[in-house]
Amino acid sequence: MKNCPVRRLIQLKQGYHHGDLRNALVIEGLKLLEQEGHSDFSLRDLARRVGVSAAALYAHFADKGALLAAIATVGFGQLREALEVTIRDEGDLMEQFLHMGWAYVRFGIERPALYKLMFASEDLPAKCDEYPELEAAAEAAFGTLTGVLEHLQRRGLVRAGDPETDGLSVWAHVHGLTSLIITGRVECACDPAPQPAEVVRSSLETLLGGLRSPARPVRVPAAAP
Amino acid sequence: MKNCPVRRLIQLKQGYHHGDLRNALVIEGLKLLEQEGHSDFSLRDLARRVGVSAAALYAHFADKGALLAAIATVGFGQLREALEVTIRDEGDLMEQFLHMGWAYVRFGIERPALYKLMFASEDLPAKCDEYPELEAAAEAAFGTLTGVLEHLQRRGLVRAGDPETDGLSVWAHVHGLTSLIITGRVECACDPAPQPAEVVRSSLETLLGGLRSPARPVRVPAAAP
DNA sequence: CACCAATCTTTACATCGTTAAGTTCGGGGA
DNA sequence: TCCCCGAACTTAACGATGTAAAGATTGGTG
Repeated sequence: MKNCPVRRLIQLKQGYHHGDLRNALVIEGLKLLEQEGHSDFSLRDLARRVGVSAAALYAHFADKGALLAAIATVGFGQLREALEVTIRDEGDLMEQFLHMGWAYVRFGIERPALYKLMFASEDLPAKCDEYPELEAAAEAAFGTLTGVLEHLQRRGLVRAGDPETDGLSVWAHVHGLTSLIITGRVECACDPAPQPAEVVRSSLETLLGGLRSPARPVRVPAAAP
Repeated sequence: MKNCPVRRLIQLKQGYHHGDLRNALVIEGLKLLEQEGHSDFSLRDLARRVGVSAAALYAHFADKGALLAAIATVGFGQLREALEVTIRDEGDLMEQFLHMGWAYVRFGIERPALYKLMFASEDLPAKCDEYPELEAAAEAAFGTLTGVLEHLQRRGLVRAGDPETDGLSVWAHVHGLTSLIITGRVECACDPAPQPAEVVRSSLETLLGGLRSPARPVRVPAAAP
């Protein structure tokens, strides 16, 4: 009778065992992150909200980093969903591409603390190896982006190139726009006016122009000392 | 005889007054940041290195955020220098553009903790207003990027468009590449092999292709609810 | 020469992440 | 059915952190 869904829904505090603490921590952590921001996110505060002692997390997560990694993992999942929603079977494919790009940026604008966390791994070698689920979720979101790109390639709407390489260009571009906007380097993000949509669309159309033109041979610049 | 450069060079501890604590904190802070990373950067450790009590900083900085903002400000200055170094009077202009882009990404690869700090402002409205020097330094670095772009425009090597708009595309692109690489989302950054140079060059050439093609009219997608 | 304001120190406080040891519970084996 | 073992949780404590308050020390100005 463990992990009973009924008990999980009712969520009545029955003294000791919570029943589904791990999920509760992640879900409440998402809320707390959006409210308090990345730097003011504390385990004790989170535990207080869930109604549990601060040390209880350590039965489910190795440390704070593991909790944040789990939160970032569902963040990437939600990002992937936000991108997939824009996929249609009808209509202008190029327009769909622009809409997906705008959906990506909007995800960051609407949930800046979560987005920053997702791209704020402190020491990359540790995170890459320690949290394979994070890596998988991130690659899945990336795959949605490249998937649409491959679709455009098959229809001949953009040049035929390596989907990984050109997909990286797309990802870097939308991620760069998002990051600049939510860190305040682009002023148009201060209010939710349609201005950022214009900026993003214009920038993505520029990138699309490059994806239309044929690829040129790549020469490596001399390695720096 | 205050702020005497000789005393500043000799740096002998004369009991109480340090002489040039503010600069010493920023300079040593840059080193500490690269060694320890962003999350392990502590004021007490920094004060220990400079040979001063932990509370001494508060005579020069309002809080930790102000210190980090000062560090990020010189970081943007050094980034601008790294970009300007690539400017030449002779040679292929497009090639120079690619070299500057690679210099940008290399800056982030070589000093990831500093670069992350520069683009990690926690709450944008506060930072934008509180630290005008930071804003100015960031815009100066951005201006170097757009300056080269304007040069390309005057020579007719790219389309004639709004330098601010197209400059943002360039900045977003190189920043996105840098960010993805140093957060471990692009695997090629694990070792300092010439691979990232190839990736970056290829991606920037794609963007250049878009900057060559004529701009299309911008239509704003319907605002989401 | 005396004083003032800036600079720096000591001390203290609340909070944080994390560990250690003890408590409570659920469920599988007898 | 009961018992008991391991997982899930608690309380208590530790060291470290950012920061405020109060006092000591200085260099330059009157």
